[in-house]
Amino acid sequence: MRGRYYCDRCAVREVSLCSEVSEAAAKELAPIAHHRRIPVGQVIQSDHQGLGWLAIIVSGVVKLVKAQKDGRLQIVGLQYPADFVGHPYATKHALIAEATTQLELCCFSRTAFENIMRNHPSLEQALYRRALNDLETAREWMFLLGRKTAREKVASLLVSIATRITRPIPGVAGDKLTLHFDLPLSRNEIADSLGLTIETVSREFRYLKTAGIVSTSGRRSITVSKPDVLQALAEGDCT
Amino acid sequence: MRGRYYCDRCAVREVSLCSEVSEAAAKELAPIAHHRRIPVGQVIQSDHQGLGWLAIIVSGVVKLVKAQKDGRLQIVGLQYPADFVGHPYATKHALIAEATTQLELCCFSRTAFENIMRNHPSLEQALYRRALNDLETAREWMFLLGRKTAREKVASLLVSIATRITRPIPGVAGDKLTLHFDLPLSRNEIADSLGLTIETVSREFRYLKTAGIVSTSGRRSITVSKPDVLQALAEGDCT
DNA sequence: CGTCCACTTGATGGGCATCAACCGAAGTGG
DNA sequence: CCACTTCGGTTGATGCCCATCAAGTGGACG
Repeated sequence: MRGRYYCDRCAVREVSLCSEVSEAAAKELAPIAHHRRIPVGQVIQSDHQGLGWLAIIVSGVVKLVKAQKDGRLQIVGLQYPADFVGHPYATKHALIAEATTQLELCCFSRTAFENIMRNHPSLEQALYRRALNDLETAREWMFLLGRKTAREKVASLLVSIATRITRPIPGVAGDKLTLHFDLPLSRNEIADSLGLTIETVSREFRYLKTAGIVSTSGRRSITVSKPDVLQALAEGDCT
Repeated sequence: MRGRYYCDRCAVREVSLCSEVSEAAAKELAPIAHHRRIPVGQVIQSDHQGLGWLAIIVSGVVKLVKAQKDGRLQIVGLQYPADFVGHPYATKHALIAEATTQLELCCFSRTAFENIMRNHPSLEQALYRRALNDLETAREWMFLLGRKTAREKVASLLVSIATRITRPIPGVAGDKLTLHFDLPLSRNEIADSLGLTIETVSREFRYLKTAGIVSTSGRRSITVSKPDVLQALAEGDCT
């Protein structure tokens, strides 16, 4: 489950935090990094759990969930490979972080990490920029939740996921023509991301399929055959 | 409209950024601060406008609006006195920032401010913490937009505003018993904050009034006579 | 082959949007 | 000084989108 992390084999080295900090900071981070594998569905941070460490996602997807006592849920963030999980300085988590897929994490002890931060402003700055990005993403999502229809919501989520994790279909020229990827979320998680019910999500998937915009196979695999139309739907061009 | 800013008369000195940075940093910030008055409704940042400076709000309220070409709006943030407006390092604004009330700002030239940041990690850290707070607030709001009913939304907004700008009613003992304040938002702005229409907002106000939870006078002035009930409504205790 | 579970599909209803009329306060101009 | 306009807000009537409730489907797995 745990072990030393070998940066030279790191899959996200060029896009993660590590590529944004000074060489000196990176050299200090490397020896305190630990590799960790997490199974689907495991909660990695909640309330007062998981406060002892911070992590960079190497592979997999993490959902950040806000819950109310009465059982209502809202997913308020999705973190993808190269994203950072956990906040330095935080003394408690207001959110639940849970693995929606199998995960590989590059973990740091919080105290060791914060010590390095103190000596390396470039690390703090990189985290600050990431926080601003997360804020921008959150506000984009607020617009979606407050002002978009169910159809636009589902289309938007698919576009958003696709831009983060799509791999071009082998043998097909041009990345824009057809996209294929595995959904990192269940229908329930999609509903909780969009402020909808699973039934509505299901119906919108049906619409997208009958309209020939996407096709699915199995529960997770999805192919977007008309990315431009999907994009237009996401922005409300009601054609 | 503009002039030197005198920190020793500053109304938010003890709660703003300035109180969170090193003394050395504060001493460098003071001479570059400029005072500025902004009338209601003025846009202070949008797209490529207002990129030249950053500000601390001394008095008044700023709304951050996300807009789509088709005219749909969503308010994605409210900034109150002592809050910071603008992001260092940003090269463009994804949002429109607009004065919902008359404003007093303490403004800094972006370049001068960023220079000071480079030499004072405490300043960068203070901004980072504020960004994390904003992120937390945004995610709280995402739950509201995605999962709360109109009634809960309106109650939540009133609670949120009250906790930021309420002044205890003179002559009444205990702050919890009755709260009084002026709404910094029009009905339209309230609707745009909550992902509702003005009509629905108006109806929910009516409900709150007939239930004896709040009373209003004029368009902006509001008195919360049962803060505990309002709080319960905000969290969905459907009594 | 039976059970389970995630998902789908259908029927119905409610919450909120939409459309429309009205109201009152604050100008505006003759 | 008073009709007229304007504008933000309220109130009412109607309808639609999406939630809710309920039943069905199909793949995975023992």
